[in-house]
Amino acid sequence: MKSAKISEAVVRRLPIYLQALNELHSREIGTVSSQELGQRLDLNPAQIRKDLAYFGEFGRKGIGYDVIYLIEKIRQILKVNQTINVALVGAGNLGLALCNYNKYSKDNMKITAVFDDNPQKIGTKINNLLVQPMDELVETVKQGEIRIGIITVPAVEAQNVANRFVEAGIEGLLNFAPGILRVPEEVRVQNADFTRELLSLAYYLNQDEEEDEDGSTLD
Amino acid sequence: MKSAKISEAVVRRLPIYLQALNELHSREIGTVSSQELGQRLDLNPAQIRKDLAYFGEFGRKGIGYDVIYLIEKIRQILKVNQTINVALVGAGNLGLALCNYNKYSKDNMKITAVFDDNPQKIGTKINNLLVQPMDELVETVKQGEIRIGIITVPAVEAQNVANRFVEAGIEGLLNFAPGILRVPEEVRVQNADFTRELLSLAYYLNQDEEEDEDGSTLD
DNA sequence: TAGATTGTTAATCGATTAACAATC
DNA sequence: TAGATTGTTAATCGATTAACAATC
Repeated sequence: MKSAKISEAVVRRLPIYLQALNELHSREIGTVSSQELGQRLDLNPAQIRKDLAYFGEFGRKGIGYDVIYLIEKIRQILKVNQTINVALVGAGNLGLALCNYNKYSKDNMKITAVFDDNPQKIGTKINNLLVQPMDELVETVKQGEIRIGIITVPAVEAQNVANRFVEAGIEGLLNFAPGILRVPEEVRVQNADFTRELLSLAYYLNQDEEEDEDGSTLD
Repeated sequence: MKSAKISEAVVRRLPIYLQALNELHSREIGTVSSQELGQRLDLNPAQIRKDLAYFGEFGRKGIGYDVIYLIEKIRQILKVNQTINVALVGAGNLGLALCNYNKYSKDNMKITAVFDDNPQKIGTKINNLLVQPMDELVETVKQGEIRIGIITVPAVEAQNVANRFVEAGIEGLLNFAPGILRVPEEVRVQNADFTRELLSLAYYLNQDEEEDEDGSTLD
């Protein structure tokens, strides 16, 4: 079992379910139906049930899903029930923000190493983590069982950093720099380039008052 | 024309095309075919042609697309050929990072106002921008013709900030806080919650060496 | 028992890709 | 003219949604 390939769309929804469930849990709600969850997330209940069913039977007919149990199951599926070590390259403002966030995170992904190529930054501390020079990346990643790399350097340096990570045997990369990263296909790259988000957001802005001969534009 | 509803998938790809074209332009490449572009972006050439064809006929048969012309056209489609004013709430590290990025951005989205509720931060300057108190948000957004809001506050405050923006008549929101934002449907919300990205990245990690009775796991 | 809700199959819908006439 | 490549239609593929038997 678990053999069928799970689509990316499904995987992208799992963290959303997890967030919603965590919130329900914090409000001491013990059980939730796919309908309630769907309402809250603007998703079709059938879709939620189907997504979950790819991984097992987690609900009870006539009742719904036990919140705590489902949280645990999704955490297993996403592999965040175990500790996952993460390295960050680029100790700028963005890097700092991520490190800080990390401190409060309730899941088990931990930034355990930070790198930068700026001599001014090397040796300084961010949340008890020493900023290390790039030279030490490969060694540290291997030794520290670091499986995910976060790239928060300027666009021109991103590919170089990615190459180092690949050399170190990284399994996944979260890339905040604009542009395409070229990596071997066994390395998963997730893009978090907010300029893209901002540009597509602009598309949905109301059309500016251009000379619009007749008023009947949209449906 | 331009009446057919464009799918979100298409809109999400336009910024990617734009990035690639900008890079081609910086390398002084004047013409590109859908095939070349597709290779570079790991996309099907037919898809690229079809995406562009929703908006007009931008290419030349037998030749390809003029890079400069296509950049201009996509910028028009995304409405980033005009200046778009943006407000940011949350002058933390993440907010700082975005303001800094803004400085170097080549497209016409400009952060023109920054807000925070921390008295320590109010009145300080970020890149020549005064950090304003939240009280002034509605007024400033209206007066300053600000159309997009960026939210970089902790999760618990995000909805409140969103409400203020809606009150001020914002058209789009880029939300970096985890969780779902409730807004009227005419306001577009784009999520940039990196915790989601990180969680889905974890899904694609190699399965840990769990007791795996028989070796034959994946196909 | 009656009502609720799951897991799952079948139907629908939409997005991607292939194919090709038009044409540079 | 021959080769390349667009714009677009038709075919394919995959994802979402509806429907319902099973069952709590």
